[in-house]
Amino acid sequence: MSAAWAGPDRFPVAVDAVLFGVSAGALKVLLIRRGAEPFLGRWALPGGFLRAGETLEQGVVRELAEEAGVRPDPLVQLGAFSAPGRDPRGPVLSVAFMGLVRVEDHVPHADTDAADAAWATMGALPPLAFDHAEVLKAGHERLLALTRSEPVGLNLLPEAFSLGALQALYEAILGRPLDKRNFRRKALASNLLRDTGLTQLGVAHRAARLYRFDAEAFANRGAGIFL
Amino acid sequence: MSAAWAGPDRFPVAVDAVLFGVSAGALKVLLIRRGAEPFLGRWALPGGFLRAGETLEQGVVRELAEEAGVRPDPLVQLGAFSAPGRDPRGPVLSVAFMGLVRVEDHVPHADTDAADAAWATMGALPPLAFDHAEVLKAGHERLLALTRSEPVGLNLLPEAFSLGALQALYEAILGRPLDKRNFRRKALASNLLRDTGLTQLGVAHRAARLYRFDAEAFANRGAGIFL
DNA sequence: GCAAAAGTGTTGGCACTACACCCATGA
DNA sequence: TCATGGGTGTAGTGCCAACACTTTTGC
Repeated sequence: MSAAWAGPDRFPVAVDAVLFGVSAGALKVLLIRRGAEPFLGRWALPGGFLRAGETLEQGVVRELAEEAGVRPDPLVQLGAFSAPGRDPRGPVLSVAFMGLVRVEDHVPHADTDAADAAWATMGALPPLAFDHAEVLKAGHERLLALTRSEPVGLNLLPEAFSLGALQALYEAILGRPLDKRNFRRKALASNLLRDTGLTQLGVAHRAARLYRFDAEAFANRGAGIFL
Repeated sequence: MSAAWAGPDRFPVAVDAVLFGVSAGALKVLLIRRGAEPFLGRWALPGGFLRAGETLEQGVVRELAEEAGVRPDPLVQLGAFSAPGRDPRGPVLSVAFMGLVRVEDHVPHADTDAADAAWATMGALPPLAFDHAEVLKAGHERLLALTRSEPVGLNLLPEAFSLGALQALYEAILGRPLDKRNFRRKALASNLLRDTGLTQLGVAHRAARLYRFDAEAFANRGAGIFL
C-alpha cells in the first residue's frame, strides 16, 4: 500500500463568485467578459483557480481582489459543482460563493483574464460561460433565502441611513414592493436599529430620521430579520 | 501562454458523507473506524477520494456502496471544506454530503479502509478524525432545516405505516416530542398521505390505520411539510 | 378489567397582510 | 402651493401551540 500506491487522482479546483449589488433600485450581478479560452468573449462569473496553500475562502477573496478589486461581505459558500463537461478543458471542480458588494466600490476594469467587467441586471442577463447560469441561479436562491432569515445587505448602505433607503434596498433585492408601514414596524421591532438623532439634509421634502445598525445587538441574538 | 503555462495547481478531492438513520427511537450517524493512517483507529465519516471521470455525486455514491453497502436517499451536498491542516497528509479538499439511510439496510462490516463500522447515537459521539466533527454539525443542521421544509425521512419507513410511526420518526429526527393532535392534523392536511385501507395486525392494542406516501402528489406540489 | 396506543376539537395568542391619510420641507 | 417622500394605526385572517378524554384491542 505504501509503495505501489500512486496516491489519489488530483483535480484543478476553481473558485467562482456570484456577486450581487444594488444600483438604480435594481439587483445586479457582477460579470466579466472572458479574455482567454475557453469561452473567449463570453460573459462569466468572476473567479479563478485555487492555489496550493490557500483555503477556498482565501482563494476566492484573492481572485476577487485581483479580478474586480472588491471584498464582498458577507461571502458564503454555495457548494461544489462537478457536472461532466462543465469545463471543456476537462474535469475541473468549481466551488461557488455568493457575496454582496457595494456597486460604487467596484470600478470595472480589464484584466489579463477579463477583457471587460460589468454589472448586469438580474432578469436581463447575457448567456454565460461554463455552467455559470446554474451557479447564478443557486446564488440568487441563496440570497433570497438568506434575506428572509438574516439582516443581509446592511453593508450596502452608508453608516447612517433612513428607513426609506433600507426599504428600497430590500425591495431591490427581493424584486417586489413592500408595504411601508409593515416594513417600518418590523424593522423597528427587530431592535437592531438605533436612532442616531440625525436627519437627512438638503432633501426637497421632509427630512427622514437616520438610523444605524447595532452590530452588538445583532451579535447577541444570532439571527434577526427585518421583513 | 500555451507553452510556459504548467496549468493550475491540482488537489486530491475527498467525498465524505454524514449518513443519518433512526433506530430505537433515536437519531444515529454512521461512522467507520479507520483502518489506515492517518488517524488509524479513530472514528470518522464514511468517504474516500474522488476518481477522475466521475462527478461528486457519483463518487460519494460509489464510496458508500463500497464502504458501507448503502445507497442514501435523499443525498444532498453540504459544501466543500478546505480548512488548513484538516488532513495531515496535506491540502485535501473535502466535499461533504448528508443523506438518510435505513439502519436495517446497513450491515456493518470491515473493509480495507474501515476496520469497523457502527451507528453512533447523536449526543453520544466519539472523537472524530479530520474535521469531521464540524462536518457532522453542518450535516445535522442541514437535516433539521430540510425536515422543516420537506417531507424527509419517508424512505426510512415501510411502504405502509401508521401515523404513530411517522410521528415517532419525526420525534427521533428532531429530538423532541411533538403534540399528537397537531401532528396528525398537519400530516393529514398535507395531502401527501393516502389511506391504504389496511390496519396493523397482532398488536396488543387498538390497530392503527396504515397510510402510504403519495409520491405523485408530492411531485406535483414540489414541497410539502408534515409538522 | 387493564394496559397500551389510536383517535378526536377547541381556544387564545401572535404574526402577517391590506389599506389611506396627514406632515414637513424645499423649490 | 405643490411635489415629494416621511411618518403613523387598525382590522381581518390564518397558523400554531396548548390542552384531556374516549375508543379499541389483546392479554
